[in-house]
Amino acid sequence: MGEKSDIKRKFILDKAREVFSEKGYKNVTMKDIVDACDISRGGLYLYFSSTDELFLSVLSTENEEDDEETITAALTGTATAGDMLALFLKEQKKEILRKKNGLIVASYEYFFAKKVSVKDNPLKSQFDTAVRIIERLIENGVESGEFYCENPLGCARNLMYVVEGLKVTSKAVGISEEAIDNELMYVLQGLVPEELNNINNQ
Amino acid sequence: MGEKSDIKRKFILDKAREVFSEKGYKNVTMKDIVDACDISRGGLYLYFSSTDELFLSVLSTENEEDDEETITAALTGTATAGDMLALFLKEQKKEILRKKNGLIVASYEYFFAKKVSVKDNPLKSQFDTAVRIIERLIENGVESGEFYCENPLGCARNLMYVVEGLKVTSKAVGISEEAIDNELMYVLQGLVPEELNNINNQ
Amino acid sequence: MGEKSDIKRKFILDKAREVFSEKGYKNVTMKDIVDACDISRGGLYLYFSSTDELFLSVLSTENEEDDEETITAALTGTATAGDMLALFLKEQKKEILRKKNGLIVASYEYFFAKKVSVKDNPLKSQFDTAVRIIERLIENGVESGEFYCENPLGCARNLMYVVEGLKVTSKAVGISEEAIDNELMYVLQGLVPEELNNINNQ
Amino acid sequence: MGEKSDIKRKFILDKAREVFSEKGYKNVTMKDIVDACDISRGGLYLYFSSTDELFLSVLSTENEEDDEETITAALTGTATAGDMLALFLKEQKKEILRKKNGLIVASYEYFFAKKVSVKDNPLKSQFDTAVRIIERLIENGVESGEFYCENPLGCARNLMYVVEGLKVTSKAVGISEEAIDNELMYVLQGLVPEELNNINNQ
DNA sequence: AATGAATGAGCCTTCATTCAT
DNA sequence: TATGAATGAAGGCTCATTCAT
Repeated sequence: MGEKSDIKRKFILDKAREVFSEKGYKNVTMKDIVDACDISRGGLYLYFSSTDELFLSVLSTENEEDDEETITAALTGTATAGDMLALFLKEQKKEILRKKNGLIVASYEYFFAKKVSVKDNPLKSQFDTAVRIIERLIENGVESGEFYCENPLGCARNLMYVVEGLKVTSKAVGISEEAIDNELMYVLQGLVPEELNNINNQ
Repeated sequence: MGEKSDIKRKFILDKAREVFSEKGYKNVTMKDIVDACDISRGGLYLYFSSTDELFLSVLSTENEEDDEETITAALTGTATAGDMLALFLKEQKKEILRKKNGLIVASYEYFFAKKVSVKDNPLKSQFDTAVRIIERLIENGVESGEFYCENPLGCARNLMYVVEGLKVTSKAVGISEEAIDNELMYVLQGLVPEELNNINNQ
Repeated sequence: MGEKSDIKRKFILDKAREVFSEKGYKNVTMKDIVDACDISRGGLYLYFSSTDELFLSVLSTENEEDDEETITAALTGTATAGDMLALFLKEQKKEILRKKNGLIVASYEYFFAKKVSVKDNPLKSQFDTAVRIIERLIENGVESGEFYCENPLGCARNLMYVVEGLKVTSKAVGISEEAIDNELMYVLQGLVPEELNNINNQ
Repeated sequence: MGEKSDIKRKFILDKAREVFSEKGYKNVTMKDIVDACDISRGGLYLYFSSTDELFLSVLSTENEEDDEETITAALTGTATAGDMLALFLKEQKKEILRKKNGLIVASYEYFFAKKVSVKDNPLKSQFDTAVRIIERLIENGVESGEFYCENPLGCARNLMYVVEGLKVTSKAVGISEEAIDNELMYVLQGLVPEELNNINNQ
């Protein structure tokens, strides 16, 4: 497979991500992908031999682009820790509210079913990465006097579990934008009691 | 359906709950249920007209027994708010660690896929019920001086989102008992900074 | 599966035998069987889970009925060895000429492809049984003065290899009735030079 | 097609023969051929327009080389009829025992399924050719006093049916070298009772 | 009430053949 | 000539649900 195939491969991955975003993991069939890509049944198998392989490929291309990029970019700026945390939470909120689920639902469905070794589990590494970033953010904020926090790691973890809880809850039962704001603000207030962060404006 | 049918209905629900607990939702076939119950395929349909209905029925009988029972029992006792909250968290921890997934995985699998109106979503009502209980608990604790909390509802919600986050994370990527303890303690400490609750002993 | 299922099982086996007879082994699909039986795809799988299993089942029911029965019946009669051998060859001729192949073609196709241990190979055991019967027949004929043969076993084997050769050749390239007669007579003449057996009348 | 194409055509036929020899007919896919030839899928179709044509071409080139070559060479030599017949049988034995099936299995698989007109059937012409050669051989032998045979054509046919029977039996159920020797010797003894031909040494 | 055989829609997968380059 | 990506028909298999008994 040469250059041309690479383009098509990417094309399929893109379409597949859309499909997985819309329908989760278990409900996606090869036919769904095939229809979305408008290619033949057999054609798809030239690139991916199962939904499994396809999904994992989607997941791994996903990582390279999204979170890290945005966030790390922000971290290297000159913004204050508070601004950055607010930015991070705004991103999370955006993902939580996104109509097309992103891959949250599909990922959970997938990793509920397959038992993947912890170190190969992208959900896990994404989570851990996020925790580390937030931890550093909080530490910076504490140093600069913006935040008050005795246990930055614990606090970062707590924040991420809340975000995770919000994500899955919102996907499974729906959640209003207001409720998300309330929740995220609650968490922020724990860090900076005297200041009400505004994360309303999407 | 007479009395006898009711017994059988309950029997099926019990067996089905076991199956869903073990295998999630999508991986369960009617054969699994039928085998577990040792009844005929057709027989099952006399009591439940579809997989969906069966699963939803399992979910709603769930409520009646587990949480409410335990917790409400505790609430009517003479225990302190702190004790009760600790008890609640202990129960949650037990469920998080439970080898058989409980219905968490199956529930999320189900509600990820089906778009159920919010008010009919048992996950939602379970969540809300739990929030209300905890809110009351915290209010009680604040009144009695055990807790310090300016926003009991927010705090209760926060706690529940953390618990939800822990639940799904643990099912999807695995989580150590220690990590759960750390997290739950962190939350408790937010309420009662001077007192370290012991929720270690299962 | 009770009594009723047994009937259906037999019914399927019968239809399947017809199909295998007509189309050989490799060209038979589950759909062919399903169509021949006028049952549903899934229905067939209740009884047989692959063409393989189905074919072997057909083969084993086959044995119980056909050759042995006819031949052994003849052997217990009062006919002379010559008559009996002629009868046997007439049967073989009938099978060679049969429009619907019987299972010869399917069997060879099957056992060409699958390497079955010699002792489990029904082709082998059928062949050996036939050799034994003919050997005895020849011995009887020699005793009674009808035949002349120094090596009955070798002669029996020779006869069977010729028959086998005729069978497959006829199925693969077609063969005229006359050619079969010529060939079988040639073999007989080796045993009874002075007498021309008549195996023409089908 | 120029000279170069002819070379490539032969090359493909050679490789294809190997593949068909190893795997029979039905189990061979275009990919197998294409891989063996290390050419492109499309490239193959420049030379052969279908699997069928390819296979039939393999079969017909077969003839040109193998048997005829060896045998005709022998026939033009100064060897005795007995030597030549022994040589022929030795060749047959070699083919029967060959690990790679030769094209026997593939041929039968093919002609069992496709109904080819008798005169276009290469199996048929191969068979007939062999019969004619052997017939002449026997006649020569009879003339020279080596053989005794009243019906050379019948005898030749008989021999070929035995050989055919041995071939298919050996491919379908396996057969020992000893058994082949026994059988072939039995046939020879019919021609030359007083002389034991040695066809043991491969 | 209860059974379990039967249905058929739907998913997965392979492969001979074509065709744009 | 040569390539190999693409097609789509065809076969395999499973499972929720129905229905005659």
